[in-house]
Amino acid sequence: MGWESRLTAASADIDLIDILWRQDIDLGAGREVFDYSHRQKEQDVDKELRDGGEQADTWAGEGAEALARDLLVDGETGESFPAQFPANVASITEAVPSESEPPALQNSLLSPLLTGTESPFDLEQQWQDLMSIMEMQAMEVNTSASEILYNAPPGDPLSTNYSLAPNTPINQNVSLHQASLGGCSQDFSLFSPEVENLPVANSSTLLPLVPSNSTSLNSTFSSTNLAGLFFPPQLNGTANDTAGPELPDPLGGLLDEAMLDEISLMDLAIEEGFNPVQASQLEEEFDSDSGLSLDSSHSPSSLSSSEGSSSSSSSSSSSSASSSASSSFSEEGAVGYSSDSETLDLEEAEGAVGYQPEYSKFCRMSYQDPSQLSCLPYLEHVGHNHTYNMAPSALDSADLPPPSTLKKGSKEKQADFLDKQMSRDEHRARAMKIPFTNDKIINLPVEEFNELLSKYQLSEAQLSLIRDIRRRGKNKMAAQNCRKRKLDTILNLERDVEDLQRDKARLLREKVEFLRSLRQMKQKVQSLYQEVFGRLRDENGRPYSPSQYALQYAGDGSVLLIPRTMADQQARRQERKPKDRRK
DNA sequence: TCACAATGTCATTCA
DNA sequence: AATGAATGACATTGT
Repeated sequence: MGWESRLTAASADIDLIDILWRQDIDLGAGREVFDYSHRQKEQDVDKELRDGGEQADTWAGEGAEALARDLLVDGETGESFPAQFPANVASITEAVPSESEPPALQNSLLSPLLTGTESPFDLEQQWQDLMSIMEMQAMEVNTSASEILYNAPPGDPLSTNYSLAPNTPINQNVSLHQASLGGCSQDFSLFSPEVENLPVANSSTLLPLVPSNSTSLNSTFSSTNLAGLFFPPQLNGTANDTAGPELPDPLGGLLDEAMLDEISLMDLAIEEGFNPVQASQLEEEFDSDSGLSLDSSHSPSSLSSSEGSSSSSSSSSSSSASSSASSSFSEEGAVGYSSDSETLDLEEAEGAVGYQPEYSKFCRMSYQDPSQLSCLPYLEHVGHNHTYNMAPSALDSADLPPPSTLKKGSKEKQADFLDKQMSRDEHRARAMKIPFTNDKIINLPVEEFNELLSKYQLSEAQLSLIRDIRRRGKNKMAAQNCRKRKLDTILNLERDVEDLQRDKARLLREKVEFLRSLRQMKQKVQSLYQEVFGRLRDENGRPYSPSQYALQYAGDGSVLLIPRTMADQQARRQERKPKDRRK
């Protein structure tokens, strides 16, 4: 699927690309000529198409029907294209007569696809579409050649009437100025809107277009590799011999190697499905201005964890916070720490916090059930106590009388271990003989907490400690949540960066595809130019020298044949304009 | 012993 | 005003 689908989504201009590609097929240039790697797969199919087209050989022959078929169905995508070529093909073609059958050749002038007399194609429409696309490029590519070619002023209504004065024969519009050549190898001075502003005095020098007697369009294009045709070579004087020196592609600057490399890398990243972060890192080798550097150790795993965290309301460490107790405390009776159903309440209370990302990967504050903990030797080395996070079952087991089967040594060890598990506040509470768990102190709602305090006769020191424990305990959970939030924010930002990099890669790819299409369009314009120019004849029936004359396109849709020198002047003028505008 | 990460604590702000 | 959440800064702890 790839690029083709994107192209079709783009615009009617892109449809035109395929329409013109059809012409390429008929012209003997397979689409793969422009396709590079993307289209090589379709070579065979294209070949078949092309072969079929060449068998037909004469455009006018199986013309209309085969043409309609080709036009309506894209051989590559199966897409259908509207055969929407307005009928007013007339004007320019009338000025380009043919030796054999003048009426038919009017249509055949521009393209084999235009042959059939019943062909609905509108030559002018094609020119118009071509020009509008190329004007887009002209905004980017500022080469003299392209500027000459596209010097329709910005905002020039390319979409407006480009018809070559339907009621006016082209030989009224195509003006042949006195030949006074300047070297103009790169001049592609077709279609300058300024031509229409030429002094009327020049009209005296206009030469009438005379029907050609010589050209064979088939021989001109049948086997030409259009890739080499871009930008008009000097036409060699005869319409039959249109092959000229290849000229530099002004698009080259847009498709420089770095960009293509970057794009291909991103293609790798996205289409081959390898780690987008790796892709982004690769890309950063090109994109040093991004200032972003993602750690490859993140994502996708870290990503998934963050995503899960944002929605889950599960077992955050703080939710499992409960008073830790050791068997040694249970002996203290009232001071004893009991794990009770309150831990459940705590979990609910924690749930109200509304922020329980699964963050254990990053914050190891969530202790497992001590029964499991005993099975995890490495956890036994955890000396410091984060008792708020201890699971209730840990407390249960701690409160239970030690099994009689346990030896005293191991009992002491366990007590020692659990003692170490206590937080400082728990030690303080124990020292101050606080008669309820830190868990309750911290997590009870204010009312219940006050109730609880009122149940006991507590000294001022005890009350103060209890308040501190509550404050610190709450703050501890808040800090944990805060850190979790921070981590989540970071992860989300990383994901956003990846998304944006994906988008960037996609846009770059699309850009390349459009540029490719644009290049094809230019090649086709060049072909059309040569075709038209090669068919022009002066009053003596001789072809015009491409070194002395050039076609220019006027804003009103007319096509003028003017001397090269004039075209050069206008080209220079057009070159200056955009630069001035930039200042 | 040092660096570092994880966690706890304090002070403060804000709702 | 009381309460608690949020958070920056610093302290403590463990590796």
